[in-house]
Amino acid sequence: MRLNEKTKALMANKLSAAGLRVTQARLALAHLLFGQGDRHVTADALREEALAAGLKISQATVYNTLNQFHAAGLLRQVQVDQARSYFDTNIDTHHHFYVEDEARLIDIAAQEVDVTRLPDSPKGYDVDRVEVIIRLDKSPKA
Amino acid sequence: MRLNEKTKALMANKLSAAGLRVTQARLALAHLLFGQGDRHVTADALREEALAAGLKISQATVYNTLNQFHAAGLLRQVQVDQARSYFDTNIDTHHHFYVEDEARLIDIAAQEVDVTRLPDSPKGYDVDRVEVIIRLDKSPKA
DNA sequence: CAAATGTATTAGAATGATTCTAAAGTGAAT
DNA sequence: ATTCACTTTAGAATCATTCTAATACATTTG
Repeated sequence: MRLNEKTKALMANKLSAAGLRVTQARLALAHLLFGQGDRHVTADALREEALAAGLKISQATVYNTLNQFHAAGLLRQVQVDQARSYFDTNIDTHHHFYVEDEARLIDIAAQEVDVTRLPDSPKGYDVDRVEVIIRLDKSPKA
Repeated sequence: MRLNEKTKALMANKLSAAGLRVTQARLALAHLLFGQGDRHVTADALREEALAAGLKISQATVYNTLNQFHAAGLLRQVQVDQARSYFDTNIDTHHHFYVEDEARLIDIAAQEVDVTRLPDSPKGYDVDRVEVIIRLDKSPKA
């Protein structure tokens, strides 16, 4: 895998800013994750992508790294399917379409959805995040 | 476990109406699930409840039955936690609070939430369901 | 710039939820 | 009662994820 110097510096910056040590594995995964716009990846998909790119990286490292990036606030974890976790490189407030048949997530910008009224939280609890998930089906054929 | 005749008849009805054969296991689990207001259960929690109630039932049957009830529209499956599935006996349109620290779901009636604008679905797809999940944290101690 | 220190990475085992298998049981229809 | 299809079962299998404890690497120190 070739990281051009510019991207590499950007990613190294991102990692440092997040308080993470800059290592080969993290740089390479950051490049895959953050070098191409907003993405939704599963651990396994990222692993395959890394291998396809010629990286030598273990599945454990992929999991560790995704969890560290998530803990550091670089990724958001999305739970829409009981079978696996998705990691979303878009950490701004936003929502999702989920195509169950294709196990595919699609971002919805925050301003595309208006939630104009919410109930009060139970006493002793605060709202961490409001998620809107629109589950989609394939339209019937005419 | 004692099922009073009235509840038993109700549950048998519910099963038949859903196109499911009325069996011992299904009757007993239906009684636990639907005999006490709206509930959110995990497969494991339901198993323990069944055993505590003196039922002799295998974990496989609990899973099979939950999946059948779900497929038959008697239960709704809620994915808020990657570790396990919740089954919700409330199948009307509604939403959820989720207390992550306690792995606990709380129903929100549909009329407590106003979603006044949604984006168009991608071409070729229809909305199956809109879910709003409000993730809660414990309030800091004053 | 080499040794020391602490953090990362690894392969492989372990875990935990869920599903599968194939054998034995039960409900419904004759 | 007999048959036939559907259920239930124990236990094995699967799959995503986490853990372990050994090796490698990044950073600090001398």
